[in-house]
Amino acid sequence: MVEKSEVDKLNKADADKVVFHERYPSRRLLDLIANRWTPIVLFCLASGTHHYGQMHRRIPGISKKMLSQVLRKLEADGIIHREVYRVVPPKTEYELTELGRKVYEPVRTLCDWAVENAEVFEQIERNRSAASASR
Amino acid sequence: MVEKSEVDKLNKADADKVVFHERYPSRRLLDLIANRWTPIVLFCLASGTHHYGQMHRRIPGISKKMLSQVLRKLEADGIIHREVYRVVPPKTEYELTELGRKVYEPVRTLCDWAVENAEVFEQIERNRSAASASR
DNA sequence: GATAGTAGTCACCTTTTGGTAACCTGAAAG
DNA sequence: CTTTCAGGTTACCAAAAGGTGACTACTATC
Repeated sequence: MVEKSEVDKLNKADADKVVFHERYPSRRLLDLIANRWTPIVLFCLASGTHHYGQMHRRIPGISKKMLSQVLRKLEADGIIHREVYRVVPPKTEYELTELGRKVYEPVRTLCDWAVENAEVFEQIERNRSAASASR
Repeated sequence: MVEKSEVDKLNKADADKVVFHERYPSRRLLDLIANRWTPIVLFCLASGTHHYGQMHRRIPGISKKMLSQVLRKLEADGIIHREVYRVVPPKTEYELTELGRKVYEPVRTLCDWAVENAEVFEQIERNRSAASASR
């Protein structure tokens, strides 16, 4: 039996609030991490400090623009720290702050669940094909 | 001390794969649930079978179009079951399938984490204001 | 004959997100 | 004098996501 979650303990109206409303925690977390590159960047930095170019090479398919954009946003949120060394050629280091390591927790949990339950996605893919075939 | 996660146990190259690559579990999970309405719809149905109109009233701000769209997609994925009663006025019931209840797990986990760590978002908000003020 | 109720669809529009390619800095190496 | 390096920025574009309002069908009730 699965243990009762915090959210399930709430009454219906309160549960709706924390999940449905823009300003409540669940939506905020999703607004934060639910996009193409943020979880990947967090994951990358969770394994240690990186330079810009290192990340750009490690993350396949990311454009320089998106990498900058995501890094700047995370910096403004206080999730990563950016250290610029004024040398030539320039050097910049990025690392997770303490807050960043905190935010990384649910990302890692999500990844773990996905890896452990990979068969779920196989099933979904089969269902999807079956549905589109019978349309 | 936080226990070591499945993902962290992998070597760097394998870890990169499961997170960075389109076809690997973590990205698939995000592609599935990381959008404006899917987690909310799952959460709503997790509390029991609903009619279309019930959901439309319970979820503030959702348009009929988006509700239909999300429901149809989840149905095609085999995450929810749609039962139409050909009566007048029409009646349609939606409920999570077993696969759906499985997929709801990480959503609930995410919500739980967010509720338990609400102060993280307060901190982020403060950082963000401070950053935009000093620009 | 008008109105209400449920469960939608359709055409159209706006916003958000993401991608491409060119350009910049400044010193050093060929 | 041109190229190289790191670490970006900028202008421009395309696609996806999401929202709006009108409209449908069918029956029952006012």
